[in-house]
Amino acid sequence: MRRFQKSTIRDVAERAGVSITTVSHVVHGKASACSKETKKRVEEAIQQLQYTPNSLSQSLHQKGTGIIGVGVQPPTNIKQFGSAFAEQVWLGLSQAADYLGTSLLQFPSVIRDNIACEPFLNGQIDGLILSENSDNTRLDALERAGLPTVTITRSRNFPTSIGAVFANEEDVVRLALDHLRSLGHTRIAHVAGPIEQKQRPGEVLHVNDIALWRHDAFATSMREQHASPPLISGGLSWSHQDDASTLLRDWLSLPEPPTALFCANDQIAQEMVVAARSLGREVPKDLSIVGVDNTSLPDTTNLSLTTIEIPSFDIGYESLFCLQRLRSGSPIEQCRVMLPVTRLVPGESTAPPPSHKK
Amino acid sequence: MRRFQKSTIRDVAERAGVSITTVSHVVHGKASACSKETKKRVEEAIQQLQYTPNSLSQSLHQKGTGIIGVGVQPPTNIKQFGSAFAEQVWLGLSQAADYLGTSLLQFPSVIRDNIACEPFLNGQIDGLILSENSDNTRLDALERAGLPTVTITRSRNFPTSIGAVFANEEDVVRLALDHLRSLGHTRIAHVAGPIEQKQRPGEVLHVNDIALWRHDAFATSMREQHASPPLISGGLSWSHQDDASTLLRDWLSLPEPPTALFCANDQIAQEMVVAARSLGREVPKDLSIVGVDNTSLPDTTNLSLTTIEIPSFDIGYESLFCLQRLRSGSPIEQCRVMLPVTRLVPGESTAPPPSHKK
DNA sequence: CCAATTTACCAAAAGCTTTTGGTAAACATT
DNA sequence: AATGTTTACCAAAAGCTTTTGGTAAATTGG
Repeated sequence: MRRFQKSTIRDVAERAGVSITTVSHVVHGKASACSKETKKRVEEAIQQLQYTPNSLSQSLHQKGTGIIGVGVQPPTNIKQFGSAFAEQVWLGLSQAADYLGTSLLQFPSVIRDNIACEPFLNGQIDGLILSENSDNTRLDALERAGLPTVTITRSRNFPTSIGAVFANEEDVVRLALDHLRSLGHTRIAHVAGPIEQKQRPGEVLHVNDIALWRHDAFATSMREQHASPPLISGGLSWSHQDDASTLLRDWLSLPEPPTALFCANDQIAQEMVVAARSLGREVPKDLSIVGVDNTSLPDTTNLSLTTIEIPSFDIGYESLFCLQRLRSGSPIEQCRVMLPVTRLVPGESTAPPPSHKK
Repeated sequence: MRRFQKSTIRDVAERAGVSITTVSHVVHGKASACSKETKKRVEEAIQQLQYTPNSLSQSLHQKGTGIIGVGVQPPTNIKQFGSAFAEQVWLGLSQAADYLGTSLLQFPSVIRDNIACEPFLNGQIDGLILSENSDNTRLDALERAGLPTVTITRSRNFPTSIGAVFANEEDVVRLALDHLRSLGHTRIAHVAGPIEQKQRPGEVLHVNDIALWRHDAFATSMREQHASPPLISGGLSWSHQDDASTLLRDWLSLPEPPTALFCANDQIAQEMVVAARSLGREVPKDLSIVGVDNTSLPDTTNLSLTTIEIPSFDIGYESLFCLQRLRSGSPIEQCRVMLPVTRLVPGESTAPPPSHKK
């Protein structure tokens, strides 16, 4: 198949018998310096040659491509089932992009994972939206590179000129604990995400800001309630099967075992359900379990989870506006958006504690 | 905020005291003509200035950006609930892109809808994947523009040098009819999508190739079975509430009314469920209904639909490989992929016909 | 020691556009 | 008629890179 040779502005100029400048003027409607006569000739030539300006050249000249890079981890490793979080974020982003008339560029993971080290991006994009799993080293590099960046890291710490959109994790904890307490639970444990720098061989484990924030909020809340035992919490890796039942066995053999678990995400929650069953406990009769995310995970437990819904769509949607503000030079505080979390999705995994007499 | 001035290859050259050419050589590892001494100096300068080549310029020169444009209609108008089809396609695309190391560019609808008329795209993208709702005029224009294009129009007719990935609609019809017949149905009606050029004021209605194909396959199958009444079929708009009950009332008042409906998509199917109920019929007791798409639509009917699952993930996945072949000049037949449809998702909307005695 | 080759590097063109700073002619003003 | 102002257009620079076709010096071979 013969590769079609695009016609350039020069071809048009030649055909119309005018200069390149004039063609450019006609194309961009700078009619000021152009007779009707000439204009018509140029337009005809454009028509005949099917000329359209090369946008690469245009962007090169006028700085800015109208494209925003998106480094949100797409759900690539599971076939039919992606992360509902990423999907909702993407939906929000799409909608905002549609509204603002920007294009969205999604990188393959090869590039995404090196995004700071070697920004191919250079010039290609006007800004970047990056998801949670980008560590601060990377963000620092991006800041130095001068690329306006907004993270949706759902976290609190980031370099000074980087924007951020995240959920209020105190809301999350409050919703979960209020729900459990209103059912009558007092001994509530928290299964956290990776909050310690513990590392198994061959596995890199980041301390996760959100995990830490949730953990802290949980600890504070439990202290305020003078709950006894004050708090239990295990720094479980963000998801790792075999830990679950070991941890749970230890907890359940305590003199005053917890009657409810607040888990850092739905996946951990599901694992705990499995673990509880393997230890002969019934959920929710013997043990109530709350997750976070409202990820519609493939259901391995046959039990709908009580969970806290993170406003992932809104995070995606807001982040683009946030980036817009950042690019237009708004003060950085206006580029940090904390979204309230308001929705607890009731499920079948929570009930009053076993000892609770009505 | 001071806009950071990117350093250029010229800056590096100056700093290292060499020519631009040499810097370019070092950057691209053409070590042939370069002493270790110089190389080190250049590398230091690059390091100090945080230089990275401007990819716009690079692409301008070497033709090809490694970016594929995606004109799949994203689910923009419904907040939390997009079209599951588009989402799955997007997932498939993402995964293929990841595998191939290409980036994906998603346009806002302003651009997407004019994509052929005025291809901004010129140079910006190496190829295009376009979803169903692009008419042939547009495809013709793209073909003329020489942009390698693959449609996932799920259809049969397209310009000669355009690739396509689509589902086998005969499979779809066969699955649906086999299911209904095995339940005992013989009088089956088909509620088609827009197969006639009928148009209400203010509404543009395209004749839809898929709708037509399904319709034809249905007609053929019914004729083969010598079904009486031979076939009934209404050219309903691809989704329009008020038509549904009018149509159904007409059909049910026939001397031999249909006992099952095969609907062109899940949305139509849902409307038919509503219509049936409003006419005092129970689904599936009095009337069985089959949809197509396995769209997880917001459930307005409180009834899980029996439906045919279109392999939307695979359509997305395959389309990128298809485009790859198209770009590398493979014969066009190899850029036309028809995917088999194998999965009927059982639901609560089908049952044996009322007259059927066991 | 001279010629031939290799090495190390560079200037300039090519790639396509937009913008700046013009010129030459036509027209208006006094 | 001389000066000023538009009008209609253009050449060249700028934007950043890669590649081509060199040159000058260093090295090798006879």
